[in-house]
Amino acid sequence: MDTRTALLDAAEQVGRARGFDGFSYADLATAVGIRKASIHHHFPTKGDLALALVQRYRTDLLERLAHIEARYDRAGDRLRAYVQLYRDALSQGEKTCLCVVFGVTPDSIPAPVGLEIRQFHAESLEWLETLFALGRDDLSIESIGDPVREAAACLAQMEGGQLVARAAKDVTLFDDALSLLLARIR
Amino acid sequence: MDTRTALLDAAEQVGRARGFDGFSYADLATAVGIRKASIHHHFPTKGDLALALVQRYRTDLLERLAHIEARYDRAGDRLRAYVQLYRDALSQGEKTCLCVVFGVTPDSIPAPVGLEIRQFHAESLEWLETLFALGRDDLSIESIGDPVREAAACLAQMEGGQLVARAAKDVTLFDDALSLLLARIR
DNA sequence: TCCAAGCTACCTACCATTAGGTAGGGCGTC
DNA sequence: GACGCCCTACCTAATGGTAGGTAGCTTGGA
Repeated sequence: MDTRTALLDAAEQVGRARGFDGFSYADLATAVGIRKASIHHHFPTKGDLALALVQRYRTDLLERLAHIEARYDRAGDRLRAYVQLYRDALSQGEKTCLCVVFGVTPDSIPAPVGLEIRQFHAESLEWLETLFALGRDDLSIESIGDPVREAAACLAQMEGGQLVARAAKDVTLFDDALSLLLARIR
Repeated sequence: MDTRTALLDAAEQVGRARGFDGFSYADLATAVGIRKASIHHHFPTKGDLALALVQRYRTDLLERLAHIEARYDRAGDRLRAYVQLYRDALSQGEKTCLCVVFGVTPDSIPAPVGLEIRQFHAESLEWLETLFALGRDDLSIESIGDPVREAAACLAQMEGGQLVARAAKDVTLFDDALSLLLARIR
């Protein structure tokens, strides 16, 4: 098994649970089974690791979004799948989206990582815009306003829903926050 | 000037900007102008400090909510004031609500602090529920669904809007996320 | 075909710095 | 004289990171 990948996996788990300042190379070392110093061979600094982490996360999301588009034609179905993506990421309230937990404290993370997170948000917004534009045409989502604002509201609701659910470690709070949006699907 | 209050003020500033793991007693010492060890006289542990911080934050919010209720009779006006509260808290994208930044990483904060944050969310939801219930009666907000779900969606939108805006250090992202909600006010 | 050079992946040992926290003393004010 | 408030001096553990070395490939050339 690829050590580099194992390190990224471990970092993603603990990073999404405790934030950038919440895990150390020592944590990853014990998780993966190599010595602390050896991690520097794969990722010279913690910033390098975080950057690789967010980049992988972003690429992975784009793939999932493409997969949703390929599988569902109607905007309503795509929205439902998108919400489910965020719900699954919560894993029973034990983690949040990596870009949520890293995004709250942009002053605590290296600048390139922050850039990558903004990119993540921009891409998400773009994808949601086209989704709502489609929904207005195929009538699969009720009473759609301006797609740009609709996308911004949707993303905020998604990340905010994760936040409240994570604080309480209770997924049903996420469901509550998203139920009205999902109810608009025809 | 009260040193204890000065410490709480300093901790709130840096805590809201960098999270619980993002500031140290050394930071507060230089900010307030006393020695690091002296802080322990006021707050024996960092957990004690964080608890006092969130408690003060929560009490302060309750006062502000009461103030809004006293000042505005219509639900729409109250909602506008509530959104403005969160917008102001962003301070040009340099900080977020304390309970947002502490709430994302419940595993990194002492348990009593987490409890306090859940309380904060519960009170916010309760207040919003009565707001939306009122809005359904006085018709000052358009097309209101179930007040409980409406409140959950609103809180998520608020905190998520802060999050996205904070990550990009750009308040207009908050405005985008909230514009559709505000547009429903009659 | 052999062998040296170089690379990958890991190790031990160590570094300076910082973390939160403690012990005990000084000093001014009720 | 007790107490509130702050100090110096110190502690242990942990932080991210470095130095230097080693075992085991792989590669290139005579």
